[in-house]
Amino acid sequence: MNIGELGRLTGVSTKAIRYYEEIGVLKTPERSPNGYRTYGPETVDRLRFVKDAQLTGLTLGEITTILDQRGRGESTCEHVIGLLEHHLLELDARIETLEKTRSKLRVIAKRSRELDPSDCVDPNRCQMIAPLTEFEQTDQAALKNQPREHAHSH
Amino acid sequence: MNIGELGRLTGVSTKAIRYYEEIGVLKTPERSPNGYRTYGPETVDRLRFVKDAQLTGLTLGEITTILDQRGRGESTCEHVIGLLEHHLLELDARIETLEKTRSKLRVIAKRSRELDPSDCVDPNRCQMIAPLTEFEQTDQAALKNQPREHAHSH
DNA sequence: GTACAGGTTCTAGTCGCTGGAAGGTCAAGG
DNA sequence: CCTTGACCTTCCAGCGACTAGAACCTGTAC
Repeated sequence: MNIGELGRLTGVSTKAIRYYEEIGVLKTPERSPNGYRTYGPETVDRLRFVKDAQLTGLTLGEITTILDQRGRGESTCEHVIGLLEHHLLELDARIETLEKTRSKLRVIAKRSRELDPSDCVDPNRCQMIAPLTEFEQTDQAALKNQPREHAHSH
Repeated sequence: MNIGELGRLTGVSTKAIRYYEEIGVLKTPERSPNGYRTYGPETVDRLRFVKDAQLTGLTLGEITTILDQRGRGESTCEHVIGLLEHHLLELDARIETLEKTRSKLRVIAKRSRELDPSDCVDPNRCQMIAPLTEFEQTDQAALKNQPREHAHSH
């Protein structure tokens, strides 16, 4: 199977597949005489697993550690349970801060529709966007400690 | 005022300040004879505004467009209202998908504690991480269209 | 031949920074 | 005068998970 078919079967772009190879998520595949990558059907499983694991919040680095351990025939169960629980905690924290941000943003958006544009004069700020004094102090440390979310947007 | 003091007053690192200058969020400052950047007090306002705007979910690019328009004396109100409402919609969508992910992850984590490690044999996957057949089909398009979240962690 | 769909490699960009190297500047203290 | 230390300068690399594009090769159909 060539890279294109593998991509079609798994829903992963060929660019991404080559990238996974580069960072060690996928092993370097055989090449046919013309230099094309050729994959066996087990790679479909592996790639699908990578996708599943990503959807549960694991990073490609973590996924690689799991796959490497399994490849060496070691048990990964404790390791994986640890990762999952860690991600659950992170997810909880993240949702909470996002919800806080949302309620602040709602107040700001509402207030902004009531402001008079002619009051907006400072060239270094916009009156709509200002800290909410009616809200408790923004916990910046919490807001800033959010784990990264990457954009796979098209 | 030098860059260090500006950073202390605003809580923004000197690295970040230089980066903001590079990408046009801050204008190129005056330099004292020794080459140090020197800032007037209005820059404190501007930087604080940048922070506030970031906390409402605006990107540095969007913040720059606001500041540029204001600098040209134009009204930014409609523009900003549009940005804010757009971010509110995004935030809603994001929280929703994160909550879905969380419930799935919870089920997976729970299930993983009941599995027998000796059943885990495939070198290309880990039995704990698998699509949840008991859940509705994962909406990958929705999950993949999440905007980026960056980590400024400590 | 020539179009077209595959494949290959490489570089660069995304976002919002952080870290580090390698050095210049300035004031205080020995 | 020299050193220490805090500050400042520049530039380069890296994070994560890719995507976009250039420039080129391969294979099949017409």
